[in-house]
Amino acid sequence: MKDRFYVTTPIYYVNDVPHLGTAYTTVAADAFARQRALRGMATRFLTGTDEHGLKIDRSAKERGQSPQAFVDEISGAFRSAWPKLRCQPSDFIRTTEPRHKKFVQELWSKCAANGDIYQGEHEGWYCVSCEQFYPEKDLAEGKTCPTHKKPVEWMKETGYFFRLSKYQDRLLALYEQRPEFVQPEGRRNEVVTFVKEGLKDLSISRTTFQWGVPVPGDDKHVMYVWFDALTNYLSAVKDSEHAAFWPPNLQLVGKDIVRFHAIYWPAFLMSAGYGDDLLPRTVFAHGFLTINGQKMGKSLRNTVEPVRLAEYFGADELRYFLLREIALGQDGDFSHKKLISRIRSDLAATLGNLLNRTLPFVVKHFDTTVPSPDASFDGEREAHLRKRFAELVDEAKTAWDHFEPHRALECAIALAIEGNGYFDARAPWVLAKSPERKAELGAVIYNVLEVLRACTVLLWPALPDKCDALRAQLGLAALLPIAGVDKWPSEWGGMAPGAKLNPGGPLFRNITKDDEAKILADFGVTDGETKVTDATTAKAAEKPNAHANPAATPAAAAAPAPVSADGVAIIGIDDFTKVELKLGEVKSAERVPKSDKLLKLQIDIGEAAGPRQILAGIGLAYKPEDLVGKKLVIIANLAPRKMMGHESQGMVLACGPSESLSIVTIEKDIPVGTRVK
RNA sequence: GCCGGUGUAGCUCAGCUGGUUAGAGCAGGGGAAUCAUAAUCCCAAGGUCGUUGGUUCAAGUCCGACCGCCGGCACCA
Repeated sequence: MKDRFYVTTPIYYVNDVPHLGTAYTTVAADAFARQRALRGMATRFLTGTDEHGLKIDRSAKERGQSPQAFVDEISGAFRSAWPKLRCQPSDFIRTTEPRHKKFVQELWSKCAANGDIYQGEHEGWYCVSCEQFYPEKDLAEGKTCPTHKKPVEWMKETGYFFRLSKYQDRLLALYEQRPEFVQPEGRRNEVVTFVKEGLKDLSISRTTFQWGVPVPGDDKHVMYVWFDALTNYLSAVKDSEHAAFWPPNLQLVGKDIVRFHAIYWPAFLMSAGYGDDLLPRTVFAHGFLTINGQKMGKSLRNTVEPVRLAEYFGADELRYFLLREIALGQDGDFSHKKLISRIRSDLAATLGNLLNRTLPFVVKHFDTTVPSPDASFDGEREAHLRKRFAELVDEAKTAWDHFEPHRALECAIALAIEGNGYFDARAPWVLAKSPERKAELGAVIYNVLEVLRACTVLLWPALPDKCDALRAQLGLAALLPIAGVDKWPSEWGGMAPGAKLNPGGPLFRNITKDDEAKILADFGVTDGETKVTDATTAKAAEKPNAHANPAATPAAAAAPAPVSADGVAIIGIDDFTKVELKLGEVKSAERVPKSDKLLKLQIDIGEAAGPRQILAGIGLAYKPEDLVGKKLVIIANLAPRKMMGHESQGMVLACGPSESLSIVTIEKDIPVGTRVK
């Protein structure tokens, strides 16, 4: 197992084209695959597309296409995008492929055979037009569908449920025994907390649409997205000649979908009979990207369309930036300025220049061949260089092992900086003036070439083409990982004296200040800020991973247990009179800190004890100062309740969507404290 | 409100199990060099290590409280 490495990205939901967020995940996965391959591991890198669900079905219809034609097109856009970023997945799986569907059904049957799938009733608010259930909080004004504005109905539907609750203890044991299972640590803690709070069974089928994998033996139902989608990691290898790659060593996911990968996914596998040693090794959650400091809304995404960036700046340059600038697992910011700065200082000035200043000596004094090393010229400088070489090569390796590409790449550039320092200290241009010192010159140049050689390996996971181009100039073959052969530089002295070099042009474009201004203008960036006309709409958090089906947000996917909820029951007058509604007047109002909606109101309802403190979630529609003096209707006999640390002694009546709701008031002047009935 | 994280030079961040003058990169300042895409190298400067108590011979590093920011959960009756 140690010699194999299987890395996955989420499969991307085809309701959107590839953007920088998906590119980030894919590039990172590709870099890990390349790095492990260089170390001699047999590697497998899987990505693909998630193609089922109501939303796809509907999008296809809107475009007058069959769902299959629609997903073929978008999936193709993903498949063709990755090579443009020099990503080389070893497989690309689509959930609409027979190999996948067959496998999901098998997995389902195994879970069912183990008694973990049962039929139950799923009920909730249902929009006939959408053919979809909505959680209560997503409903628009007056219990209507958020898209159609038509009244929703309380519906019951028979569906299948997965006995997630059964796996709570086993999951907790897994997190306990294998702390590396969810990373970074912060995410792990969140997962553990979530599971400890109790797991509800999961609704895993739908009859409201057909575009999905049919439930075995009951094809009125299709599987709900997460059961279908998560299984891709398994179906891509299990029944193939690559079965030995199971389980995945690294599953890269965005932080928004950790829960599905760290809780539901292992539970499905456990249910299907997979032992702990056959569960994924590590689910690693990376952070989100902002664009020039702003959340990645759709309009912002367009300005950083990854293929365009790659074509403009170079795929390798973009990859390097994403991996070097941002700590995997932390949120990061993409900005054109920072990208340019990285290219300029790390790549062109440090690495490119080291090559560029070395080659003329090789050409002029050594007939464009590698000069001979000569230990007799070794001094303090050389000792230092060797020491740093060994340290940095080792640190870089460790960093990759710890899922820290940014540190690994920092080490690689640090080695190039050491090379430049050594170059200056030994001043080959001075040595070159004395013909009798030619052997010493050769020894110095050899050492520099050796540093460059090591750099091409250390940087290859991020910069495959550039490193191969650099190697070509050094007269070295392009790197070709071979299983069982560790090519990570461990030994000093890989350059062969006498070998021919092939000096070429500069590897990296030098971006001057003038160029920079022009580039920023091309991309519509001013003062480091992308122009956004609709910055407020961009506020809606966009997720870098398209995997999360909007219809499968945590609230929806963690469906209510199949027990009855409150429907719209008929009540008698006596039930109504239990509710004491009173007219009140707002005496003062203030926002509750850290809450968007909650206002703390002091409301006079004619009680001798003075005004009541009541909290109301109306802060989006009303400013506190506008409420003072207003009369409104409250429920006076509601049990007091604490919200966000403040006690509420009643409830304010209001209706409408939260941004524009209206409080319930009266139209004649009636004294406060009067009962409303 | 509960839980977790975090707050270190202008910016982005390192600082492991507490121990000499708190580090790096970038930006800015000075200098050297001139092999190289005006790229490189060196030097100096720059920090009350969020605030405040405490433990200790010794704390950025441990403990308490508070403040700020971020995240998860809950809540929005």
